Amino acid sequence: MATRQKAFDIERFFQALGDNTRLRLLNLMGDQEICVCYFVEILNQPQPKISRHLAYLRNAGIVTTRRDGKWMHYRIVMPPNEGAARVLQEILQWFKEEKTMQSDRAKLTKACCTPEKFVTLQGAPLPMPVEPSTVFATR
Amino acid sequence: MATRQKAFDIERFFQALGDNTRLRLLNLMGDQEICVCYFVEILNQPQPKISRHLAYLRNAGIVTTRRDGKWMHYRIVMPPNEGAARVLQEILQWFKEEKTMQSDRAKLTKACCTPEKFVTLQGAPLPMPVEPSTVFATR
DNA sequence: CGATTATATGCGCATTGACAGATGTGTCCA
DNA sequence: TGGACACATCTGTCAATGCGCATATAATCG
Repeated sequence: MATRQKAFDIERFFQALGDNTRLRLLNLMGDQEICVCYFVEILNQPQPKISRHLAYLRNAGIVTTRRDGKWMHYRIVMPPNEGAARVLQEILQWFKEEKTMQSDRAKLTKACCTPEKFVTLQGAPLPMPVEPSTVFATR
Repeated sequence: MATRQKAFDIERFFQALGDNTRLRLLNLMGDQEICVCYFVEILNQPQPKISRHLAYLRNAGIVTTRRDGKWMHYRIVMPPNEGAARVLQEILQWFKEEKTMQSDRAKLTKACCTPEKFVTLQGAPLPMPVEPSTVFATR
C-alpha cells in the first residue's frame, strides 16, 4: 500500500539544531535513552523549558520517546534522509570535542554514578544505551 | 599580539542553515565564487531578498565577499571551528544527492554555458572555482 | 479515590526573522 | 557630472520562537 511518506523537511531539521539548549540535549542523549529529569538536573533549567525543546526536537523527527510509567525516555533517531543522518552523526562526533558539551556529558556520568547526591534524581531510571537496530527511524 | 578571537557561535551557525533560501544559496556556491545576479536569476526571487539572506550567511561567518567593480562575488568559507567545517562539508556533499539542489545547480550550469539566453546576466562575470588555499577563514 | 510525582501544555510578552516595496550606496561609463 | 547598473539597507507588517509562570495531564502510590 502507498506508504504516503512526507518528504523530509531539511529546513525544519536545521531549525531544530539552531538552539543551544536543543544542541545540548542532543549531545546528552548521544546513543543513550535518557529520561527528562536528567536533562533538567544537568542543564539546570526549568522543566517546562526542557520539555518544550524536547517537543521541538520530536516534531522535527530527530528524537523519539518511550513512556515507562511516570518517566518519559528520549533518544535520538536517525532521520530517514540518508544525508541528514550522516550530518547528524558528524555533529554528534563534533560535540565530543567541544568543551561545553564534554562538560555536560561529564555531569551526566557523575549523576549516573552517584544519583544519591542529586535530590531530583531519586528513583529515576538510569540512562540506557540504545539498541543499534532501533537507531533509524521507521516511519 | 592578543588576537581576540570571538568564540565560534555554533547556535548562529545552525540558525543560518535553518532557511531554504540560504541552503540553496550555499548549494549554488559549492566551491565556486558567484556573483549576486546569478542567485537572483537561478532562484528567481527578488534581489533584496537574496541580498538579505546573503548578508545573514556572511554575519554567521559561512560566506565571504569580494567586490569586483559593480559586482559582488560570494563564496563559502570554512568556519574556523574544525567540527563545524566538517559538518559543512558533509552538508554540501549531501546536497549533491538532493533533487532540488541538483536542479538548482543544473540551472546554474546552463546559465553559465548560454548566458546570452538570460537577459539579467548580460555582461555578468562567470562563476570561478575557488582557490583551495583560501577556503578556510583566516580571522 | 486522593495525593504525589513526572512531564506536557496554555498564556502573555518580548525578540527575532521573513517578506515586499521603497530607497540608499558604490561603481562604471558617456 | 549625471545616468545606469549592481547590490545593500531601511520600513512596516506579520508569523514563528523563546521565556517564565501557572496549570493540565498521566501514572503511581497509599
